[in-house]
Amino acid sequence: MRFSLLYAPTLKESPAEAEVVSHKLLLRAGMIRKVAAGVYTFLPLGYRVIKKIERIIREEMNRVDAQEILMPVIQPADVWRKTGRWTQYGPEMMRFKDRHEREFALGPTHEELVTALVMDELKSYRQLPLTIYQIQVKFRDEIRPRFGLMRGREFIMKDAYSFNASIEQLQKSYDDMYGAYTRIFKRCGLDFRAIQAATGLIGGKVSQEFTVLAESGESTILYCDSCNYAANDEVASTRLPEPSTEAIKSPEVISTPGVKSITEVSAFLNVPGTKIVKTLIYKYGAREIAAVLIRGDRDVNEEKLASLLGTTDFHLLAGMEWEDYPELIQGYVGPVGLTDQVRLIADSEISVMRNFVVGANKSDTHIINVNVGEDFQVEEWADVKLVKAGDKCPDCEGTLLSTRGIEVGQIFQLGTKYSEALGATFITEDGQVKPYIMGSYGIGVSRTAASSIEQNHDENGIIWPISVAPYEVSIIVLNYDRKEQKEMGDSVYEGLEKKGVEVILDDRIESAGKKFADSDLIGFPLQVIVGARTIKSGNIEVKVRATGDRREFPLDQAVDRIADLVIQMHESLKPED
RNA sequence: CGGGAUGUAGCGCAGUUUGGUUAGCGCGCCACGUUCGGGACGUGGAGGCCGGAGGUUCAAAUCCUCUCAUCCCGACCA
Repeated sequence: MRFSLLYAPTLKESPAEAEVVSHKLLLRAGMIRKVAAGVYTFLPLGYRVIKKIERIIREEMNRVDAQEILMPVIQPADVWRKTGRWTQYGPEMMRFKDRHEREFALGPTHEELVTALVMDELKSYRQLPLTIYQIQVKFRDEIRPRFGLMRGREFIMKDAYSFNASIEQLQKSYDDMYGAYTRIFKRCGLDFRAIQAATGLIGGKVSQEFTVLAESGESTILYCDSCNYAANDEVASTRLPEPSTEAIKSPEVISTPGVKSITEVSAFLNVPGTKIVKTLIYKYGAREIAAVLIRGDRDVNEEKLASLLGTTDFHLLAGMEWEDYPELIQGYVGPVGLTDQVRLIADSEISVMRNFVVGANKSDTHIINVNVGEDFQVEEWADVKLVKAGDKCPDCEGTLLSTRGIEVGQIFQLGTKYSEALGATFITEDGQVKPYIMGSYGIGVSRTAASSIEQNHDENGIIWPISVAPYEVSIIVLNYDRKEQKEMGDSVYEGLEKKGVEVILDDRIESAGKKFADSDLIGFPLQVIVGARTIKSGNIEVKVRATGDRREFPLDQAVDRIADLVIQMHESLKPED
């Protein structure tokens, strides 16, 4: 491709709307343009990157015998009603009616549709397992799209679904996907980790996220400093401290006028937060109330609480709502003598504490030296705490550290949630009728492109790994209007094209600086420079974008050497088998 | 949806507080000339319903009302 013909409007300054580096650089490098909030057009260079990523995904999916299909963007309400998600999904699902007043949605995901698709044909265990996938546009009407491609409303996603006859078979499909994902992200040149993840609305039990490590990421990841434990903070757990060996003391009621918050209690009674138990009142479902006990210095992890309560419809009791529960005294609620109208949930960590402070369910009063089993009973223990850096690793003696990450893929063992809801069954070897056991596996394709930039850039622009770069080589002819340079540039260009190298020939009549700057900005992995100096020396200069290394090749070998370099760079991204 | 902010040329911005000729600047764009290995220089040009609608006024980018859009922080999420 000749740069003079390429539609790649580069920008010297980044548009004010862009905040994160990937968004800025995608705009500046002429790869995307915004159409509406969270909705973008991919320009030729940007779309080539997307296609590169898609191709890697296809190759790895096909490698584990997943089969590609293409489902529609729009989906009828019907199939969503059967699984209950038509009401569950909320306003994030963009809904509309056709001219006959039939209800549809833009597909935010395709579990329902794909299950409905196969249930008519997959009738026997002999036909299982089956894994199918598609690369399709998804639409989620995000409350707040942001960060360019990182959180768009319309985005490109690869989604795969496995249909299995047994847990063992599901595990195999899941493991295959795990392997494929590992290869995919390795091939894309990303620094990533597979971590334990929350399952959220999709359902299911076992799930892992593939997360690209980057400071601009939206998830917080906790990982162990000595073993390979790594988890999203939504699900991260921690090893409980050793049980306290203090002798049990008798509880004592203490007047604490105006002292409500943990900070105040801690200062007033001169005890650390770790010796206080706070009682948080949550309202959930229609009108049910839960009291959550947690160590004073901790925060509740609302993801964990959601799966415990079985709903995301809950919130801390707030403002006027307190008036509906006169027996609960705001700021002084505690487990001792708590009304049994309230569901009491205790974080597991409370079980190792002794002689702690709690609210007394009476204004301006706390109780000290309280103990579980002595002064109140707990029937429901759970892990509802937000784990943070410095906590102990749940798997070993190590300590957890935290970092930020961008979730680019997630794999789930769904189980039978969708197959049961839709009545999607098969006949087992011994004649029983059973719902498929399913897995679901997603990759955010456009987000993967953005996260690659988050991880690979410098002050001059993007540094694409060669596997996803829009072109592998750019040839910068400094003075294309001079015959010798034009001829030399053309011949290298043609030579490389003949060898199958993806190459851009910068034949524009522009200043040298502009051409270098554009090439750096767009992030072509290799720059071949043809100028007066080249003509004089008979050597062609090649710059490696990532490292800035410059090499010189004699003119007659240039094409071969450059092509070799390209191959070499690809090799370095190959996963080991 | 709550909080904050912004809409002026393709991009980045000034002008709005205190209403007053033809609405400016930088980059980019076009023409010519000079330059020619890291976003060159000179000269000349083109390009604006000042987000939209309504109002106040002799007069509105500037004041008022409504509206639309975009961005940031939060609740939601690949």
